[in-house]
Amino acid sequence: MIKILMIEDDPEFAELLTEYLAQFDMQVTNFEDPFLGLSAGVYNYDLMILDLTLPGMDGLEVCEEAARKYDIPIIISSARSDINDKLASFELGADDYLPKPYDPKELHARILSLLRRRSRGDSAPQTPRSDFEIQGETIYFKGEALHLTPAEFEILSQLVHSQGIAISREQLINASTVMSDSSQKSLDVIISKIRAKLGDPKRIQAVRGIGYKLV
Amino acid sequence: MIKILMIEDDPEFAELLTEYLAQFDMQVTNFEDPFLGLSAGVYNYDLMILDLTLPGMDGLEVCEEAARKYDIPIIISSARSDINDKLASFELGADDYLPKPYDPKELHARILSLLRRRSRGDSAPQTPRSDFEIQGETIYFKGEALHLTPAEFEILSQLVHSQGIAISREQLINASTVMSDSSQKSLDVIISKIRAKLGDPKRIQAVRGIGYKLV
DNA sequence: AACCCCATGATCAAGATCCTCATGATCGAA
DNA sequence: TTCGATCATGAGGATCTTGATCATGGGGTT
Repeated sequence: MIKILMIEDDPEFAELLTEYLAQFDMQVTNFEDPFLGLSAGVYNYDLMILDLTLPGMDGLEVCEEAARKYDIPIIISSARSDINDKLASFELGADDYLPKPYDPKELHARILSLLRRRSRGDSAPQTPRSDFEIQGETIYFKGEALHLTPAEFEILSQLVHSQGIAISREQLINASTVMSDSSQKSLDVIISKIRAKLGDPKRIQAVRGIGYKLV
Repeated sequence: MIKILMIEDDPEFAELLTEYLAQFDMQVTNFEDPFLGLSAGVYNYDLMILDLTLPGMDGLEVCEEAARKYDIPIIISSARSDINDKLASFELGADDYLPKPYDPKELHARILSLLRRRSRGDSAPQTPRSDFEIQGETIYFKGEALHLTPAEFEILSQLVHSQGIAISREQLINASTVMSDSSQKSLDVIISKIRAKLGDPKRIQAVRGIGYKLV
């Protein structure tokens, strides 16, 4: 669940976005009053969506304060598309600027992009218990270290990180620094070797026409 | 000095941006051909500006590969303002999307915003662009001088100068004044020695059938 | 449903490439 | 000359690539 702090004085527009984003497991809390918004515990939110045209306080001041005190990612959502507003916003710490009107889909995409960039490598997203563990250069399976070649390590790493979902052959090979990009055949062999070392061939499943999946 | 890798097939537009950004201490290197751009050592750049309408290759593919393999911040700069292009770009790893035409000032502001965000929240310890430095006859690695033999120096020099790009065994040997042109075998040993002195064998990667690459 | 056919995946073996150690050859300096 | 540093060469082992061969799964036809 991603928690979003929105400061937007148009209730209808706020409601529209709230409902749209809700379907992506994003919970939006809107404040029409910027003062209330800033005193609502910014720490508790993952991201801020900020309108610039606000009653009582300039949105840019809100932006500056939120950026400085809380270092929260900020997306400006404004009817003003003037270049100076944009420049000032970025100057004061905004991460993105979306001139109204815009497609909610684009807002969603930009939110994901921003959070992805920010949380790269953050505490591992709640991994349900796995019998795989990666520590530095070695992978442990059921508590025992596996003796893997470089190529095997790179492939299995990716599978472990995306456990349960299929990864394309292309991606598996491209992300490898050891294997040559051209040969699709080698991957079959590497997979075969890993399966043998795991002792349980069924843990790595082929997904026909796509790639492989670790279960 | 911020180094920017640009892939843009309109030379005039590229030139315009290059000159504009130069005044902010940003050095832009443009490639009209996406293949050349991707093989030009993406490691060496801080950020990528990518046009979507390219000859020979879809810009989205470039985006995907660059994001996945190099994790470099990417700003899409495209004449296409279709929402689907935007969504696909963000999906594939882009960090921002700027529809042409736009004010270079806005591009500059967005670049700063992106780099600022990346240099803080991103867990990736902001790695200096290169931890190698060549001064006269000695090479420094992570600030410390390496004690290299003449042959080792010549080989490592070439690799440092083309960091991120593979260099053929042939070229490595031919450019050496110390090693005899006949023996391909010595190179293996020299490389082995350098790796040992670096302390991190993975910095010099063998590119099968080609040569070696420093990362 | 039963059947065939073809694309895809699995496995094996051979060849090529690469890594490292050990040893011999070469060159310059003390 | 003698010694030390460096480069060359070879061997052995590990790893990646490739082709051959067999197994599997899905689609289309009857």
